[in-house]
Amino acid sequence: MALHIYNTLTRRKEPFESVHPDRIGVYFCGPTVYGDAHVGHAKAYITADIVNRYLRFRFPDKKVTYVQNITDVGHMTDNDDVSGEDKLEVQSRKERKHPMEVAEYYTRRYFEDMDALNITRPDISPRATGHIIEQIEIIKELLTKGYAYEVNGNVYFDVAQDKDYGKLSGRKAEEQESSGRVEERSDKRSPQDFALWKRAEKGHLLQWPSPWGMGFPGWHIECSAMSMKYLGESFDIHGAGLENSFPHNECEIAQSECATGKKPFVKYWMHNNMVTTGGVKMGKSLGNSAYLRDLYQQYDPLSLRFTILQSHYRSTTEFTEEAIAAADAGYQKLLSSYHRLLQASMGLPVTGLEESNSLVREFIASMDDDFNTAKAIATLYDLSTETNSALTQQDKGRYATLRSTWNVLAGNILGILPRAASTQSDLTEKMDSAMHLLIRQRKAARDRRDFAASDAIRNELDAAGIVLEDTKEGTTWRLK
RNA sequence: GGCGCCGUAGCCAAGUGGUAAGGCAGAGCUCUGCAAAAGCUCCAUUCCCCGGUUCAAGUCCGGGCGGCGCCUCCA
Repeated sequence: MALHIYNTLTRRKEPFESVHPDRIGVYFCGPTVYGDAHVGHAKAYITADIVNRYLRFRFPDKKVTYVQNITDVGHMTDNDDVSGEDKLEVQSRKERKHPMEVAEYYTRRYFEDMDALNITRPDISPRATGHIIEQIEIIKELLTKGYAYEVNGNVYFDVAQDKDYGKLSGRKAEEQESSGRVEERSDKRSPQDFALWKRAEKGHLLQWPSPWGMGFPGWHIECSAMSMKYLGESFDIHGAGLENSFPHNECEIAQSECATGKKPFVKYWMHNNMVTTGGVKMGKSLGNSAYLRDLYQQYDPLSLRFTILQSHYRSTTEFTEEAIAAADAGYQKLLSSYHRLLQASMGLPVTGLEESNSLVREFIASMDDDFNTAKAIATLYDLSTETNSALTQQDKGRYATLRSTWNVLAGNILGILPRAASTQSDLTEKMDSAMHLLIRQRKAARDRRDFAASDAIRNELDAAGIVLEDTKEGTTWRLK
């Protein structure tokens, strides 16, 4: 069995073979930093995180480089032509800050929000504004090769020159309806052409000198410039939200392949589906989207991560209170099993992953099948059952292996184990001995049948967030 | 209008043509001073509907019905 990835380009699952023998390049379209991250960002970047974590696990000998851009030059609120406003500039006016200040502010908050979800940071987080030169170079190349034309300080990609245009989305330019809006005073030769460089109107805060005058880059060109700069002209995986496949990713392919003459620009295209509520897409423009920061007030971020992983990345995720609560209940059950094991196995040596174990094999087979996290999580419940029964039978010989299974599958690959708990810190050990003092006090009370006293200890600890549980082998404690 | 996706139990959800994973909720039992946890058992003769292909279809094909996404910024 080999890792298979569903490739949007071919609309099939294909076995993964890296472009280069010793390295893998992964790029996901990053956020435009003019507002806080919402649930949709969570699904997209958890998907990216799973891809990266799993590739690193599956191909330990290959260097995986993960690049995710930060879009800090605004795109238009309207269409990409004369009308419309730069989103970052709109926000900067609202907040009375320079656009770069706005970008910086939301970039930091973005990383905080992603950190909470236990998303490993990209190896490189290139800023669009830091790569204006690279973008201009590609545009110059496209002009030289006749794939682009300049009109009044604007440069457009000439879609008619690229026979491959449409290969990702299956769209043919002639069949597109002109979106209902009137193309007012367009300089374009054809409505399908898209902007590579735009002339800046006076007062536009973000603008740079170029061979075509003062201006700023078009929407799509940044991703081509930054991905190829760090991953090469032909790399392995490019991901994005489904809604970006057209026009954004389609245009990326066109401009990249025409500029370099190398095909394919990207070998595997991955697109994650949306988060819905009541069956309808959650989106910024629809006003039904939830900011992660607000959600964190109510839910454990890792529990949200778990909720998202319980559906496949190419399926929609139904995000309602009921769905989150149900997922959370199951998640807490897994965690409790893991925590009990951690306590019982304190001090035992770390062992490797037992790769022959049928459960481990099943987990890997699920992940190999286009990152089927929902199916993989099902095997975690088997692991939980196995762990619980080892614990009840005091089968200590199994503890170390079980613990490393949890750490690798649930921890390293799925990233759903709390960080603090995955290492046996000094603090935990000290707390453990303090807890045993209280547990002994309570046992003494119970032995003399003073239940008022014993219940008081349990209740007060419970109020402090510590749960005591009486089992056959004695009383155990865990954090709520 | 064009491109594409989906419809599986009360809810979330996986499903490679071979006889419906998993979780939540619900019911019962064991253990227990009580509680919690854990364990065991039960919980879709059926996968929106109708045809077809096949020894065999939730899975393939055709036609309906219903929902959704993209074609404007959006993860």
